[in-house]
Amino acid sequence: MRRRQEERSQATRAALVGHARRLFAERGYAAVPADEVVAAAGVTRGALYHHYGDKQGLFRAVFEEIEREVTEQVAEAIVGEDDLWQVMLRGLAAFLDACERPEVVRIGLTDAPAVLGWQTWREIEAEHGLGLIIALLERAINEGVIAPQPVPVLAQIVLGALIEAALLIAAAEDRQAARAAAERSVQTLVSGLLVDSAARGAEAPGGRPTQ
Amino acid sequence: MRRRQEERSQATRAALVGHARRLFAERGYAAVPADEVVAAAGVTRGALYHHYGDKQGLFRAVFEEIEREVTEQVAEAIVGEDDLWQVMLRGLAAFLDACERPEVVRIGLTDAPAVLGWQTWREIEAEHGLGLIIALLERAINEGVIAPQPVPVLAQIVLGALIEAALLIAAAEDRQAARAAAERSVQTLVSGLLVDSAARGAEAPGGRPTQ
DNA sequence: ACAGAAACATACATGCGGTACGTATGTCAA
DNA sequence: TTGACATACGTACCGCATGTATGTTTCTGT
Repeated sequence: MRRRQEERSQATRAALVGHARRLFAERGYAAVPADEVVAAAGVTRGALYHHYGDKQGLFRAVFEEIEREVTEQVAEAIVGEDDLWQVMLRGLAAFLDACERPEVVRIGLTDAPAVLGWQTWREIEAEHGLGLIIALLERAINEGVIAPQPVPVLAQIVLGALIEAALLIAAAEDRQAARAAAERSVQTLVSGLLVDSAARGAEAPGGRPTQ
Repeated sequence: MRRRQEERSQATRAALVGHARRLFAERGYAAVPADEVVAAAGVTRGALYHHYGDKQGLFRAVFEEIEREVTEQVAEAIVGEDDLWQVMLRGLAAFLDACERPEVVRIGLTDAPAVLGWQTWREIEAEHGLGLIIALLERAINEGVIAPQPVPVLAQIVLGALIEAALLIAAAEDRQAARAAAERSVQTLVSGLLVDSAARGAEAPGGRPTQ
């Protein structure tokens, strides 16, 4: 029974990931020396390279943690809702809520694709946020709400729109206004996918922009 | 009249940007030492830091050159076309064509936001591709083709979708198939913005997906 | 022709990432 | 319990890359 050593490792990893997350979010991956992370975590470089192989490995762990959190936040927001359009509205809002945290924007949206490479980023994303969107779209097609089409492709493109919306909001001077406008724009865009957008608009009063 | 010196500088800058462009495209900004760029360009670090201040400055120059090329390519493809929906279709196709070149994908779409920071990236983008999209959408609103709404926000989100589509194509095994599917998805998404999508679909036979 | 500036080249300082190696502690089997 | 081994680090060092400071040469205006 190896219990104490396991806990020790976990504690070290948690400290490394936690402080790395904060520092990467504040100044970006490239601008934070590994020395600073390990110093903040109260360990040395040895611990980092033992657990994560290299600096990029640590970043990946941080990214995956953030991905899990965001996806869970979105999943919680849509659970129990039957109406697909409402699910989409709530999911969108929850995602933009999650992206209010600067760490999510800087680490998850800005740095991750460049640091890990787009391919790797996409693979990880497919198991979290992208996977959620794919599931949603497939369900929508099955219910006949949107027209049949290659789901993974559409999902990726929609994710791109979502990410850009979140980045736009994060960089805006007036976050409130930007959030309202961006959320509305995404709603407009996605509502165009519905086979009978007008009907949906009636079902969800105020939910779908009609102006 | 300073003519010879001007030409000399221009030649040096062209060599630096040219080789940097190739190397950055092949292995990414972070993985290419400045030494390698200046060696390929047949100069020394002195020339680089004289003209561009730092390595990031050189990258910025490369990025702006690529942006100009892509935007010009798209602009050429849509000039002379009156029908707005056709303009969008052609612009989309031209953009995806431009993104077939790996340098555009790696430098312009993957590295640039992380290297320059999203804010700076966005400012540069606003004077090129994003600016083009904004102009298009404003014209569309003026003509009553799409509903009035905050254009810069919508443009940015659409750009995000376009970029993700291009990245998806670039990373796909079967580029042909991915290109067809992605282009179609973006068409579907954007066509949802039109106030009377059905009418547009009739005007442009085969152009707008109706399945 | 000469003063100054621009366009580089060279040398150096600094800092960061990765690796090799040492060490202490935990783990399991006999 | 004890010896063999694995795990989890700490330490020291190397190579490399960036940026800067300082020369040196080539132009350019007067």
